[in-house]
Amino acid sequence: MSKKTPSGSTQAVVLDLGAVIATVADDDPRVLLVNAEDTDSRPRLPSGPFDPDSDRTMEEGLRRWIAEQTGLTVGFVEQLYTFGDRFRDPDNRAGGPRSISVGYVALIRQSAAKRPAGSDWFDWYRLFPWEDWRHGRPALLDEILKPKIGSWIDGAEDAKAKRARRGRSDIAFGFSDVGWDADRVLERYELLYEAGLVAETVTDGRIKTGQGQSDAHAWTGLPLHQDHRRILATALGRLRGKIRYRPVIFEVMPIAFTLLQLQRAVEALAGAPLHKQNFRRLVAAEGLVEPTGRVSSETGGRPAELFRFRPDVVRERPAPGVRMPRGRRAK
Amino acid sequence: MSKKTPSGSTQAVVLDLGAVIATVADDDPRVLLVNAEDTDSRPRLPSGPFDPDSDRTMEEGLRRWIAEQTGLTVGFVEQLYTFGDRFRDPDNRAGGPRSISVGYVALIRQSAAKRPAGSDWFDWYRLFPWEDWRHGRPALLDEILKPKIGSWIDGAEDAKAKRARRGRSDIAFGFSDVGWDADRVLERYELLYEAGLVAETVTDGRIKTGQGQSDAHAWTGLPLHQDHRRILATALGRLRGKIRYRPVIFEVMPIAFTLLQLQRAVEALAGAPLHKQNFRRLVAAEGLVEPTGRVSSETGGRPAELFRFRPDVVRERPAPGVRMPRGRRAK
DNA sequence: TCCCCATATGCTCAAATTAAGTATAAGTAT
DNA sequence: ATACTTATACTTAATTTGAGCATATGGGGA
Repeated sequence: MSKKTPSGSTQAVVLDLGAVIATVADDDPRVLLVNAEDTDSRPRLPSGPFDPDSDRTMEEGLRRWIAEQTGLTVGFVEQLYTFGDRFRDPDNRAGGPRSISVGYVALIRQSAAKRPAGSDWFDWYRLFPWEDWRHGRPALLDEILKPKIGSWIDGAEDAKAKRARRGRSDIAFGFSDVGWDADRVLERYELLYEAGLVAETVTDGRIKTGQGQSDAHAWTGLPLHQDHRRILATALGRLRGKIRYRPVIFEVMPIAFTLLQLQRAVEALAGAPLHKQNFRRLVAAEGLVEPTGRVSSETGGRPAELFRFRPDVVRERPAPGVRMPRGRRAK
Repeated sequence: MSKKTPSGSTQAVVLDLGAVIATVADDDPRVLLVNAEDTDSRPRLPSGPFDPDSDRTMEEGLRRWIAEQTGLTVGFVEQLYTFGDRFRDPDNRAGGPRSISVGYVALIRQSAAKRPAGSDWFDWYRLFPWEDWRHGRPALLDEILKPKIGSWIDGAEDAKAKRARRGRSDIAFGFSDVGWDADRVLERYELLYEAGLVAETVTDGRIKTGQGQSDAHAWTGLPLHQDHRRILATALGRLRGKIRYRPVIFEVMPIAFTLLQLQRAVEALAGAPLHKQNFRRLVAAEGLVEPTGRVSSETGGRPAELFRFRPDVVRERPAPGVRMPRGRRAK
């Protein structure tokens, strides 16, 4: 075995820090994207350099360039994943330095989420329409994706490969007896990518040429630059998992909020409807919130009490978060 | 906002792939460490270069060098975290290229886990003695760590800082009403590090000079090279979380095993004892295993039936894994 | 003013899950 | 044979969950 960490000759890698900056606004999940420069290009995730000379840690560097580039001050920040596949940048097919991106998720309150010049807050589900089950199972799934995935399965080399593909899609999309697992966002995106069902596939050369997929993003969502949609899928899956056992949802809430607002925010990220009375019982029982004493009459009906996050909860419960039924109502 | 991904001038970064290669042997969790070269140095995690020219993906590169360096073929591999703090390499204090390490966890079955030359399989809990609750709450916690953490709390600047420290240690170690949360391995290690209670702290210059801490690893575990113990803490926390909802435990099991062996393996990673009858009911109910028909008489008592993993479970349940009480018996 | 509507909030109840026993079976060692 | 070890089946009470019903409290219009 090698004795020293291979400190190697300088490698041909370029490292940057990518950010999925997310919030919830008007009961919908939003993500900050840098607008396409022209009609041929696509929106992209904001990203910035990592400067080893001035940034003590990568997270510090990330916060620095987010502030510089967008003027935003983000709260919660968590490292997501480091993306380094060769073809993540389709232009960089042969030679050239490998582009490595350390991806982060950052959360910000709607009130602090101004719109930086050149960027926009996009509805997350415009990028992943099949992930939004808040109003029931998306029609898109059965009407379009399921048959297309079916063809992909049938297109496999042999019976074994076919079985493997079927297994994968059953798991990812819950087509057989498994229910829908909201957390498997990445698996679903990856399957669609491999099956040539997302617009990116064309660019990336997996599909030769126009198969009449120009309407692709009508059903597979808005295509993004490079592998940025994959990064977003990773982020959404991670967030969905995380709200269940850490109180991260409050990072996107205003300081005072009604329980229904809180529920809508959770539903927005989770992509699933929740039972109102039980939700209320749950956050009360977990001790996640405390009343402020004030009420909000903006709803039309009976005024709702305003609550605030109760930070002490993390000192009382091992894994405080918004418990949710996992893929139960799914079918 | 910048229009192009800052493809920047070549940065002074060196990237390598680090691996936490783990297994369970003799009912204890093990991790592969490269032996110290001399008495002054410390064991280290194996790591290898990332070669953008030959490795299509980082995971591929990882598997390649693991095979080359150790002769091992690992099964399950998952990216953990990318470590890039300035002082992760204490020798690299000023200038010089920043050392960035993309950390992975890899699991391997005991049967495949030969001992590579120059390396050894270490008991994970030699490195984190306070994490092993299989035989009850570790005495070390109350006898040594709690008072020392207490002094650290008292040593805070002002009342506010003191409260913050107390809050953190309550959460991490479950000192107040919160129970022990087995998953918070990293938080605990980080607190001990900041409190100057692990041997690494001395080297890293946070503590001026010998405070009679030469016996440190009697109570804080075997110190490792650079920030490798932090990487291990990250890995252990991640694995503990993961076994609960993905069947990763079977990656370290032999093909056929008894239910008690399986339970011991889970306990080894989880660091907590489990109720035998319930464990058995649970794996049966989840459909995680199926009988092989054979029995094992190696236990001394009644021969146990041999089971094998039932891969179909992932097609049937949304999140198949070994459910466990979370910090319930903790106190 | 009073009724209707909308939302908020409190409460009930059955089903499912969980934690923790007790009892029994089937081997090995002495 | 007897003691001892481990395996496995079954019971029970407590807790958690999913879902619905009932009541409260505001605004707006007849």
